[in-house]
This record gives sequence, structure tokens and C-alpha cells, in this order.
Amino acid sequence: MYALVDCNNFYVSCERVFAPQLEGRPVVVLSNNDGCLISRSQEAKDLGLKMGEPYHLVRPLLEQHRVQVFSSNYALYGDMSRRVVQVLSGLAAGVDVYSIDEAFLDVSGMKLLEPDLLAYGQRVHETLKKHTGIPTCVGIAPTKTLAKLANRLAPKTGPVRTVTLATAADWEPALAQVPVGSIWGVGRRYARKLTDMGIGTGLELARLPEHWLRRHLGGVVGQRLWRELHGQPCLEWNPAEWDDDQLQPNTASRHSVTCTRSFGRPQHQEAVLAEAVATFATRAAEKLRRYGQAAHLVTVLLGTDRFAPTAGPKTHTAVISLPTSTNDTGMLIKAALQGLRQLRRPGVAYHRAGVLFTGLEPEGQAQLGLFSGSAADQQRSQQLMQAMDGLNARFGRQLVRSAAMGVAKNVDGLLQKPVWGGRAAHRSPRYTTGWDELWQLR
DNA sequence: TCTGGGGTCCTAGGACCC
DNA sequence: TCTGGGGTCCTAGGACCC
Repeated sequence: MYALVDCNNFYVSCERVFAPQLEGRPVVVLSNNDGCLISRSQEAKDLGLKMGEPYHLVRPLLEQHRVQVFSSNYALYGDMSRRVVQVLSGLAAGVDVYSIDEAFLDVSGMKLLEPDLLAYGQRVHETLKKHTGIPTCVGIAPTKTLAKLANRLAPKTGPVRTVTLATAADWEPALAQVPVGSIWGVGRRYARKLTDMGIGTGLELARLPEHWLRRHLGGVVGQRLWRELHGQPCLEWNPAEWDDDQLQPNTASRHSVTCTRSFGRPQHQEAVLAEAVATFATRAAEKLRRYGQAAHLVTVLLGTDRFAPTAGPKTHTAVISLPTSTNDTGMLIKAALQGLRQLRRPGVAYHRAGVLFTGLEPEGQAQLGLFSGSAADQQRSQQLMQAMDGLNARFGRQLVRSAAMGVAKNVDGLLQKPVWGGRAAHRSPRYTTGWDELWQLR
């Protein structure tokens, strides 16, 4: 049995933990660059505000209804997410962290009957609310896909926030009451295709023959979906692990690491683009080291206006292959800048840029390349990275950095925003992760 | 002036190997 | 009359997820 724990309106809920006066009021959180709505409180949903809606289009409506607006604050959300997972790890034999705001629990070992599973789900919900302040819903079923369905049907208000679907007699009526597009694994395209054929509900989908899903819904992906809907687990269990009492998220097997950003305004100058690309390479390299990985392929990406009516591709990429895999910031910046020089066309205004690392392997496992320097060089690089990461962790992310990222001016002890930097007009303080921004009680 | 970012998996086809 | 079988690796594209 799996329990899916999903945080309600997660980013909004994080903001409300530190601004409880916003309880009951409409609140939204914007994407990077204050671009779109990516989290909405129930009151904001009730106003008809949609997920992903461009901020500049709904701004008048937001002002009219006095909606509280936040820029995204990933330092805060990431830390709150970590706390949620920590609490969950004390409540189940295993935790599979699926995203920043949801996790599956292994509850098969509980060997409890349905009423007890319901009580268990309630205990999870109540413990999380008490220890982190985040409201959640819990769905329990024999497969991940059915647990998702159960979670979706769990009430978001009132005392009971758990739904269990233990047997076919439970999940068949549940499938009958949801549109096919709300089933996990059925996206917009498949939903359209299915409804055009007269398949409207989850149950109608489940009643199609297994081979039909294999043929028409992405091959083995569709076949797995069919089995999951019939109570046969087909999706992998990917547990988070504990290492020196520290939670290691289940990301060791990831295949890529990226950092991309839209600019506050379009940029065409080589020097500005280079500073941005160096910054993204630095961030991505930090992620690589955090998870003990190294990369041997560096992709640089430059994007023009995605919404321009002109034909042709809006994103251009260049791939640089390294002789050996590395997670050394200096080497990765060098490769990224080489890619940038190949890509950039003079006079073209770029709206976004990014760096993508692939060809990942565990660090230290890399073969010594013929032209990649000696083992002593590699050891020096490792020591340097460790020293940099240590200093930056202790004194702030930007304390020691490559000159390629640019030399920002210091204004009142704060680093000035780079020229390519995006908008974030409504960001809340980093209450739990920044010494200068701690929550103050008087 | 104005529309996010970070991932996963699968399939098909081509190049190349023995 | 008419060109095997089995395999790997890579890329591009398409679908999906939050």
C-alpha cells in the first residue's frame, strides 16, 4: 500500500506559515521573473485565477480583489519541503520524495485494515500541520496511480483529509467520477484524443483493453498505466536515504542538472550574456557537487522571444563535450563560455539563457582522460571546490565566486542585482535560511 | 514592458561494431 | 535471384509530471 501526501497550495501555504494573517484571504505566488501565477490559495482559485496565467494580464483583477502577491522564494519553499520530508520519515518505513510538495509513503508494512489506514492518514496530516504548519491531503491505495486518485478526492477542508481506495470496489466508483484527463499520466494531448473517442471518465479508460493502451498511449507507458489502474503496481519505488543523519534526497540517479533563467529585459551584449551563463554554470555545478555527481557534456542554451509571431526555432543550443567528467566550476564555466561563443549571433536580443549538464556519473568514478590533467590536478580542484562550497555555505552564497560571474557593486552591504537579473518585486524574506532575514518576534 | 523552471521516460532512426 | 543477426550509442522529438 502507498500513501500519497500532497501539500495544499504549497508555496502559498509556506508564505502563510510566516504571515498567518493571510489565512482566509486570496494569495498567489508568481514564477521566476514575476511571470506567471504558479500557486494560488483556495480563495484565489475561487476568483477564477488559473494556474500558469500571465501576471501582467490578471494584474487588474488581483488589485481589484486585493489579492496578496508574492514573488517566488525558493530558498524558503525548499527548506519547508525538507522539514516536511523529515517529519514524514518518522511516520513511515520508507519515503519516496516525488516533488517539492508531494511524497509517497510505504505503508504496506502497516498491515492494517482500511479503517486503520484512514486513521493513519489522519495522523500524518495532523502531525505535519502541527510540526511544519503546512496543510496536506493523504490518499492511500495499492498503486501510486490509485493513491494519486485517492489524494485528489480527499477533502481540502474539514477534519478528514484522507481517502483510502483499498479494493476494486472502492476505486471503480472513484474512477467513474473523475474526468479522464485528471488521471496521473494522462496529459492534455491524450485527454483530447480519448474524449474525442468518447472515453470521458477514468473508469471508461480502465475498461479499455490493456493492449489498446499499449498501442495508443505511449507504448509501455500506457500499458503500465492500465495495470496501475487495476491495482497492479508498475511504477518504481525510489526511496530517499539517510546518510550521517542527513537526508539524501532520491536524486543520485538523476540524468541531468540545469539552470536556466529569463532575463528581466532582453540582452544582446556578449559580456552580459557571458556573466549570466557563467552564473548559471556555477549554480548547476553546485547542484552537481551537492549530489556527488560529475558531468561530461555541457549544453548552453540561448532563447529569443518565445511569443514572437515569427516562424523558426526560439531556442538555440550548443553542446560541448569534455574529455572527462568533472564538477569543477572553473572547467564547467570555461566549457559553457565556449558554447556561448559558438551560439551567439551579434545584434540578436536574447530573452533567456541556460546551462544543462548531462552525461552524469558519480564523482570520483571518472576515467582520467588523456588530456585532462593529472590525478594531482584533480585533487587540487576537489580541494578548491570544497573550500569554496564551505565558505559560501557559511558566509553566504556569493562570498567566493568566479570573476566570470561579474563584479557586482556592493551597495549597503548587499550585492547589486546584475543587469540581466529578473524581476522579483514581492519576495518575502528567507525566514529560515538567511541570517539577515530570520523571522523576528517582538 | 509584460508569458517559469526543472525534471522524467519512451520511441524511432542513424551510425557504427562484430 | 537478389544482402543476417545482434548489439551499442547518440540524437531528436514527443509525451508526461510538478
